[in-house]
Amino acid sequence: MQTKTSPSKGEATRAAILKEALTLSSEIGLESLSIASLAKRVGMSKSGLFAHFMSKERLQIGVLDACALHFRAEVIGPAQRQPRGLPRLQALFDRWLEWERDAFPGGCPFIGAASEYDDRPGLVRERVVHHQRAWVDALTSEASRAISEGHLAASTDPGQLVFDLYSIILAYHHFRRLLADPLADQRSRESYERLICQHAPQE
Amino acid sequence: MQTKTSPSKGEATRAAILKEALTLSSEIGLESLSIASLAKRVGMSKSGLFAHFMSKERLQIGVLDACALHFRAEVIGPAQRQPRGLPRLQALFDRWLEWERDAFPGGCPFIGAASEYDDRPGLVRERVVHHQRAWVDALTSEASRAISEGHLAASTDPGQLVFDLYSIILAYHHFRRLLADPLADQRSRESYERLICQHAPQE
DNA sequence: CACTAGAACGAACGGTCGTGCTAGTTTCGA
DNA sequence: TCGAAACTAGCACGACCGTTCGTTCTAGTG
Repeated sequence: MQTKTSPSKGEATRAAILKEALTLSSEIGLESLSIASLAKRVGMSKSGLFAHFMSKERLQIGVLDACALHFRAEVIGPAQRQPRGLPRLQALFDRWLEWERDAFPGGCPFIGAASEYDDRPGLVRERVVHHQRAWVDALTSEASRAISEGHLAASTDPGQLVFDLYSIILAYHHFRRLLADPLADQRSRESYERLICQHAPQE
Repeated sequence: MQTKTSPSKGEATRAAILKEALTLSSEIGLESLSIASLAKRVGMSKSGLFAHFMSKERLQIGVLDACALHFRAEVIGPAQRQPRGLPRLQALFDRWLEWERDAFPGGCPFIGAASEYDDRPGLVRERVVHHQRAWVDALTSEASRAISEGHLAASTDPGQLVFDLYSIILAYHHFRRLLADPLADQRSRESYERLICQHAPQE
């Protein structure tokens, strides 16, 4: 007998494939991810691996979805334990920065995919956009909550705040991964601190 | 007769190739840039084009150098006409943002290359890093000048300021190109305004 | 025991990649 | 104007790509 909690062998290997694919694509990008090299890493044949996805495009989409799932578990989930408003927003940002630093050897696959697919129409791009929008929306609604709770100034534009938060993460990625700047971490946190201070409610 | 101002035919076609390569690589990335497709766009044969560079790696480096040259002409050069310090720093940022928006159909190739090569060792990566560092250094020295001139508060950390400026550009790229956010432009400018205000010298 | 379905395999397809080699044409200084 | 150098095309190569196909192995069912 097989239940949803004890997945079939097929689902198990599919999960193993995706795990390796996440690592690999974080380093070389979703587009450069080749089925042959991935199969070698997983220790199975090209065709055996291929049968789990039926097309490269669907493999790429599978990677994105797995990444989003992982992101929810590592970033969004833990932050839910904080009270709504600024504390939760702060937890989301902290976890996000940690995620960017530790989750994958090549940095978050979504950031790579974002610039890889910003001019490449297709299902993969649409999936990237979908997940990114969901994340932006989640941040925005939490920022709005922080404002309505009075944790942040009423004059704060939540969309603008999310733009600024996002920009810190992107710069962190850029300075740390490309330029190997050892100060990237503290620079990001300082930017964050000043950003929040700036929107503190006037007493 | 041929002088440096009237380049030989070879240099002319090389320039034409690089121009097309810049456009193409801004859309699909430096790594996906293929010699065959580029040759077709330029209207010459694969091998004829290949002879100008002798390797794909050198073609990619040529593209990066051409891009940097163009950047200097479009961004750095015009800003030199502003007085040193904050006015010039402001001009650099303005031009930079315009560059990011208008210079290429797929956005600045350097931003794409940055995430494409952050985990791909080799000469191309080194060249990307070299140009990026030069640009960061240029911004930093201008920020320092703005501080020593008294245009910005003495407490300002120029490295931190450049980190923050860079983050705005990256977020602009992300929100505009991937998410097609029509507000990206004004969001960027607002972030910039607030950043500078924050570092205004106390009178 | 025979039968079935899922999973993985190896070989091969057509195509594209970057890269050499060779032969022909064009360019340009002497 | 002539000859050398620079330039370009054509062709072929080995490697790798995503994909398809038929086969084999395994586990579970009646």
